[in-house]
Amino acid sequence: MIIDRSSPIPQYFQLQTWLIEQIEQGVFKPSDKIPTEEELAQITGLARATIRQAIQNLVNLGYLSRKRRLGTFVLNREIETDKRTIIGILIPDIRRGYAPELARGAEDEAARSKHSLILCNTDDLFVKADFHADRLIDNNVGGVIFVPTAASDEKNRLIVEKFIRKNIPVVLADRSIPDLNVDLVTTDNFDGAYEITKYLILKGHQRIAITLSTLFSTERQRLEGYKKALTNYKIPIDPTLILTDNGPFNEKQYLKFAHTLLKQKNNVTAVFAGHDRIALLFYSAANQLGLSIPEDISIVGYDDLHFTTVALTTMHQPIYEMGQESMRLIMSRISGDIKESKEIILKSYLVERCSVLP
Amino acid sequence: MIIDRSSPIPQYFQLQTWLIEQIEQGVFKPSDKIPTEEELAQITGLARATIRQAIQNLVNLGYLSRKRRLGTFVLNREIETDKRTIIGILIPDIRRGYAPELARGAEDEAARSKHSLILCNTDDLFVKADFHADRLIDNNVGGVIFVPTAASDEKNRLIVEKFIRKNIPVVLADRSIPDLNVDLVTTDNFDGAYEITKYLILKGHQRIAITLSTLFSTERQRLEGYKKALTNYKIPIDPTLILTDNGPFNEKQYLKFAHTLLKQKNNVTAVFAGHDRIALLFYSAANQLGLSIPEDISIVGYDDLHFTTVALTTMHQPIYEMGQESMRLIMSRISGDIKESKEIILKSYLVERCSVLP
DNA sequence: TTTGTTTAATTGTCTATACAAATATACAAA
DNA sequence: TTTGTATATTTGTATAGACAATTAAACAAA
Repeated sequence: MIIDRSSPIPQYFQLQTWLIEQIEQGVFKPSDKIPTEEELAQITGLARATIRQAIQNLVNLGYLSRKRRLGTFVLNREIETDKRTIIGILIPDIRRGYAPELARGAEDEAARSKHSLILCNTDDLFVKADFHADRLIDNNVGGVIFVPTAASDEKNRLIVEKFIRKNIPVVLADRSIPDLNVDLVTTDNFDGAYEITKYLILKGHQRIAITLSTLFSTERQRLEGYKKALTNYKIPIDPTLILTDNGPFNEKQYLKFAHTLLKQKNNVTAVFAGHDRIALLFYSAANQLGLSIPEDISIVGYDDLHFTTVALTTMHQPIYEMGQESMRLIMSRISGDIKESKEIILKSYLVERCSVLP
Repeated sequence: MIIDRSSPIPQYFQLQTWLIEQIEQGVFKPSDKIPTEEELAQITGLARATIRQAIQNLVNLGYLSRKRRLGTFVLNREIETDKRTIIGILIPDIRRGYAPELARGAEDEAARSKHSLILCNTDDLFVKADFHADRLIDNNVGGVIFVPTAASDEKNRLIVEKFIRKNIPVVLADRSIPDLNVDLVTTDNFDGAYEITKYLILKGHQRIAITLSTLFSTERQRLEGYKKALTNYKIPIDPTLILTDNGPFNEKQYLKFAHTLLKQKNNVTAVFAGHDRIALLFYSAANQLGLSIPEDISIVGYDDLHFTTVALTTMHQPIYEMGQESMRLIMSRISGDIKESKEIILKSYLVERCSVLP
């Protein structure tokens, strides 16, 4: 029985629902002709006008198309997926650190296939990321590249889930979020940190300080790499040489660390700065204290932001490529080419300049 | 007579057209109640079912809304303009110079009113700008912020006209294009250059070199400001102290200029670098030649990109604000608040650091 | 004062019927 | 072969009338 006449649901609506069901279950396939109004009137026992009302609604909704003399036909329902050519990118701040490089890599790759990139600055704050997430969803983006914020893992997970609920694929860039089955593009921070620490050790340094934030997965991995290298080379890990902050990057905090380290020295001959922007602060601090790098102290960074005024030895991260790979991944996910979640780990390499003395 | 019964145009359609006319001419205003179906049947002489057909179509088209017992009401027809919330920004390279700051200002301002920003890198090339322009038009952007490329004025004009033809408002940021009646947000480069040159003169410098590109309107204006200051202070303009390039920014070229200037000195005591990135190259060059700034030579820049490693005296350009103002301007143009084209000239100010000695 | 009931106005749903318009198809005429 | 004509089929437009559902507003009861 197609129509329940005792139901309070309008009969034209019941018919409409039934027709949609038939279409979605493939009983009526795209370009099939459905029964004529007269036939449907016979089948359902409704008046032709009622049949027409149901059918007209489905025409308005894009399910059907009618042709005089010929009948009513099922349309291809693939109008939904047409304009999803916009990708969102959620980065901390387009002015700072590696964000410009990452954005450029992503944008170049997007442009190659005529996709567009919407820029969102989170300032590493959950609230801003959340705000932008809603905006991107409103804009009907096809996918999102997300650099997790400095908020808790739970909160970052919330952001990701917001997209996933709307069927918008997400790729995490640089930083990971535990227990989340989602694509990730990053570099091998453990390995990179191991290598650069090893480099300092082989240059003869024994008292190597490190300063970074424990807030981000990337920097935590670097700390582990540092420890592993020391252990492997049988150098005791001295907790007083590990200066960690547990907040987002804060110039004042690290400048203080730098001053502390450079003043009381404590036999430290080299510093592993958690990333280049920290390293740069060591140059400022050294400058203020009348010390010079590398003569008075050696320093290495991480990232390889191209500073033209200082010759920092650092671990080059392929940030541009990270942007590219993230975009490629998001696009193959949009096109449905891949199903399982994927991790792309890019290789970093050491760039030897003039901030380390034996 | 509302309905012409002899016309081949369906009567429900005639009624529909008439109703739309009444609404658009303001006879029925938003939230007004239109006559009831029964009344319309009386007025037009049509059957109620025919009236209903016309009205139902207008409901589907978003002109009307119906409430049982209450009647049928005119809706606000502002649904068309709601989706044009995406703005494009065409900048040279998000990784370089003031681009990140400009993009951030624009993005923050866009986010305030829930607009989104699509990022496009032109690398100062016409072809890339043109490619992105087509893409932005495809994406149905509501407006565009455009930093003209290093191509000819004609070519930049072509880009702008491409948007204008599609009724997409354009705001030029930073650089202007002659003979084009379009919004512009920039800073007073002539005035800024005059001020910073005056500053050098008042510090006692007489032999002041300048090096910049003549390709961009901004830098040309700076050159004029420089000349004007010299003239006003009765210092002869020495063409050998004016090193200009007529191409886009090219590190090698300017590094060569820097070397030339620093080596043969020629009594030059101060250099006005066309912008901060050029100034930075002077630091590199000085470093390589074993000279120090400001002891051996004074230098000033233009832009105030915040370099943490050098203490450059420079002219601060309100780039962030330029991004903000550009976005505000584009939004008021989208909403149709303003008609005539508008120029917003922001003020720069001198930031005195330690790169100039008396 | 609050809550429930009635009433009247208006849109919502539905039936039955008729003729108009478009057009694929077959067939006839030039 | 081409062109015109008739025919059948199906959707498109239109009418008249009936009853259902919703709800603002007035009124009644607790």
